[in-house]
Amino acid sequence: MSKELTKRADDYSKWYNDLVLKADLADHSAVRGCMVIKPSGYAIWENMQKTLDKMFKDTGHVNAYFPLFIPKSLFEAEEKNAEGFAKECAIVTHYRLKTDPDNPGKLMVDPDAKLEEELIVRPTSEAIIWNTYKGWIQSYRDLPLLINQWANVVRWEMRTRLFLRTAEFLWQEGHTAHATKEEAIIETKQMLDVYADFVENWMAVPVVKGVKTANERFAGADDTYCIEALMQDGKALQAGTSHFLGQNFAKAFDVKYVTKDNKQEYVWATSWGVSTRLMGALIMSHSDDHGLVIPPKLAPNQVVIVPIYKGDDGLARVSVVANDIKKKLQAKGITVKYDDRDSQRPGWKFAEYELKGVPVRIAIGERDLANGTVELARRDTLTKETVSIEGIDSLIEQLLTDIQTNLFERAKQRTQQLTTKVDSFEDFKKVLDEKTGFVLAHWDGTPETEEKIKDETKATIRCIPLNNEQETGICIYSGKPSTQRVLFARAY
RNA sequence: CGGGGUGUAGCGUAGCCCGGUAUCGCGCCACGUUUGGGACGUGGAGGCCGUCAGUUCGAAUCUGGCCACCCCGACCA
Repeated sequence: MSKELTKRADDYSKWYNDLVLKADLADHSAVRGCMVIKPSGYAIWENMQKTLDKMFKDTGHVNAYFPLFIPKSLFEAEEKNAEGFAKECAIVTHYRLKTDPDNPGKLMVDPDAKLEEELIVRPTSEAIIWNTYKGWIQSYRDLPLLINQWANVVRWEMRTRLFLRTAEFLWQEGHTAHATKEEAIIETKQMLDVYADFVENWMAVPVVKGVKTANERFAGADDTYCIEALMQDGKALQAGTSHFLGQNFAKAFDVKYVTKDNKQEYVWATSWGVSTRLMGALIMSHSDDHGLVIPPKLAPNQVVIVPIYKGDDGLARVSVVANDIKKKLQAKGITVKYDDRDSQRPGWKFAEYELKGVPVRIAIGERDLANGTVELARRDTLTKETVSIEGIDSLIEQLLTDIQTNLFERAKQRTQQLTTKVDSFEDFKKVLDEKTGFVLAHWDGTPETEEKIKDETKATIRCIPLNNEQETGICIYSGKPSTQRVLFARAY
């Protein structure tokens, strides 16, 4: 198989696609817009899940599972939510097939098996969950209700891209219910912090935390908080969202609780989610023209050992040392693969593990056996050095930490370098076209202006950063007064 | 969903204008030599040419429908 990757500079989008396919992360499937996540890709997703799941549990949440199907009558209960997702829903209308009398061997939908009520394949689960919560919540003693589910959802997108936008995708969605508005807002922000912590400290992708404008808000939310990351090509990617849902769903599904002083009150809600889109963010943030670069904390294999030898005896001699190193590293909790396959040569393996993004590679040959050394190569910098076997476990433990830090710092510098303040619409357009990246500019706060800027430049307000610096200025588009800069970018 | 492009072995391709069942490279299998950055030799296997229909004695090649993918829009996590 040709492993030639398209260069980022030649065609970034083609590079991304090539990389996903060639690093064996995912593949297109027989279903339009739906991908097959292959073992190499799924292993990274599993590591993400494992880490996030622990973070959710550490903040008091528990997992549950709700149905894939939502009866249409429930789906439409919260009007804004229903309206927002209506255009991209898959709908089940029948429950049976039959053999087609006109086409032997073919099946047809049995017209007699039409459902009384259509079922919507969930694009998000607020409706079915809030309908369920109604039966679970009676008293303030039942609150807060802190539930997460790992699930698949379907959004019938016009145009799809592996991981970034697929018709079916995997995600987690947290759905919580609270007695007070304040508590729900604290929860919303807490989960945003959890996401930011995960994306920055595990994925090594720096993010801007902020709040969405009304235009960009989740359908059915009072406020949508988000984390926005900048990819290598200067386009923004929404990496996670946390919604304060107010009492919208409580009212739509009539979920009330009795307070201590025996009054009926609607509960306050949040929902929050991250999806397999994070895989896209991970890939686009760190990878290079040689292939994938996986941050050590999420790498299914943190270290690979490649033996270099002549003949069976040679392999046996190298293997003694390699297995010893493997054991020492495993004792430190490091995941190690010793690739002693005789079917591929060392050079082939080097290239292969670079393509697959393994953070650290150790090569051991005769020369090393004589000197008590190994060759150590790091994926992030593509540098190699010869080091003593003595104390290699501690050295690699430190190296993995260094790589993790380096990847984050590198991405952070890039993001800072690609963040520009502008004060005129001319500069705004110029920066978007020539420099790309985040653009901080004054905005008059109206949806109309936001919409016009989007129409003319394809840039959207990614968020109003949290703890945003307040400064007086004038809107770059309308010239009206403004109190702060907001974060614009062209986005995925 | 609109505009443009592509579809030939696992991957990348030649052939298509001027109809006669297919070229080359990589990969794959066997054996041997090799092994410190994608090895080499010899032999071999693998294709109803995206799919369905039409024209024709005969279709990868001509015509039409459909499907998938890529690029640009609209929509979106």
